[in-house]
Amino acid sequence: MSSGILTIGDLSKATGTKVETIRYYERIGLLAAPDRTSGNYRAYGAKDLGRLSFIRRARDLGFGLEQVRELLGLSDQKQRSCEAVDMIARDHLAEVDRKLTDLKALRRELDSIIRQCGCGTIAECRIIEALAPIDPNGPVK
Amino acid sequence: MSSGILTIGDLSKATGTKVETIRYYERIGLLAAPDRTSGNYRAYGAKDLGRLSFIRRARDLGFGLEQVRELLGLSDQKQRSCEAVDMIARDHLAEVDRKLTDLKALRRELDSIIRQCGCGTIAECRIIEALAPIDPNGPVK
DNA sequence: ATTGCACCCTGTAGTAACTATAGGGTCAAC
DNA sequence: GTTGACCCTATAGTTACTACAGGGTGCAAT
Repeated sequence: MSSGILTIGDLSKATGTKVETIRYYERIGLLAAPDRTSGNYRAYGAKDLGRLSFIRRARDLGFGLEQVRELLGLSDQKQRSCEAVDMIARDHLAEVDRKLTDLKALRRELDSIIRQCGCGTIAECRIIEALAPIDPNGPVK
Repeated sequence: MSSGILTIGDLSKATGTKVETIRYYERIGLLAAPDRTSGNYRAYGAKDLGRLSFIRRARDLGFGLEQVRELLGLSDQKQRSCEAVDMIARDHLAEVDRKLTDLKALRRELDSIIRQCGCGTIAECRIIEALAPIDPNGPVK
């Protein structure tokens, strides 16, 4: 490939994004379909690489694809207030915090159950017991 | 419905699992297909409710469906050592810990970026800047 | 020129765990 | 009989990828 032209593999290596994922992003409109070589290979430019880098970074920070799309749209509007960007980021941070809270609660309970496991037979397994329905008529059947 | 027979809606309400999800569990073999009423309604019994409760609790603790399937299989083997159960639970706890670590790192970085946002225009937005590609030729274009 | 291998292409389906919808039947209270 | 809640099957969608299958291209080594 000649100077300035990048293949999909080049972009993949440069950003740590799989080739298939890059094609996926093109399909859903996150990336523009580039010109093609005579061999029908995608011919990307530096701007495409830049845009994919943005997407990769945002994804790594946990932003959903629609949020990434919005951020990309906003990033082109230089004179506009960045209030909307701030909002997207804060909403996302709040969501991350919710997930953290849930996961911590889950971990606490799971850890507690595991610690109680004396590990004899299934009949006396505290883990199974914790999951099994409470039987009002006696031991778990 | 007569005594002892439970509808899918009964199970749904008793376990907080959606009707559609219960049908899904039947389809993938986690729940046995019950007898039907003359009106073709599913006719569940107490054992079915118990099994669904187990599934629900395990799911709430974050176990994947295949892990739930294994746990269910093990729970029937009373005389067997609960070592396998212990293993599944510990593997899962390790996975939860990995997720927690990743999520915490993500949160730290996201929080840091947000705090730097002075919120003027997009051109000077620290969030967008953090996502944008590094331009060796000068300011982000 | 030929070969071999890494890479590229499109199209399609699968992953995990649900969830929603369309269109139609059942049941029980009124 | 009517009505509204519930039930049924079939199919497709959600999110963000990921994995083929089958075939074409490019380039270095021979």
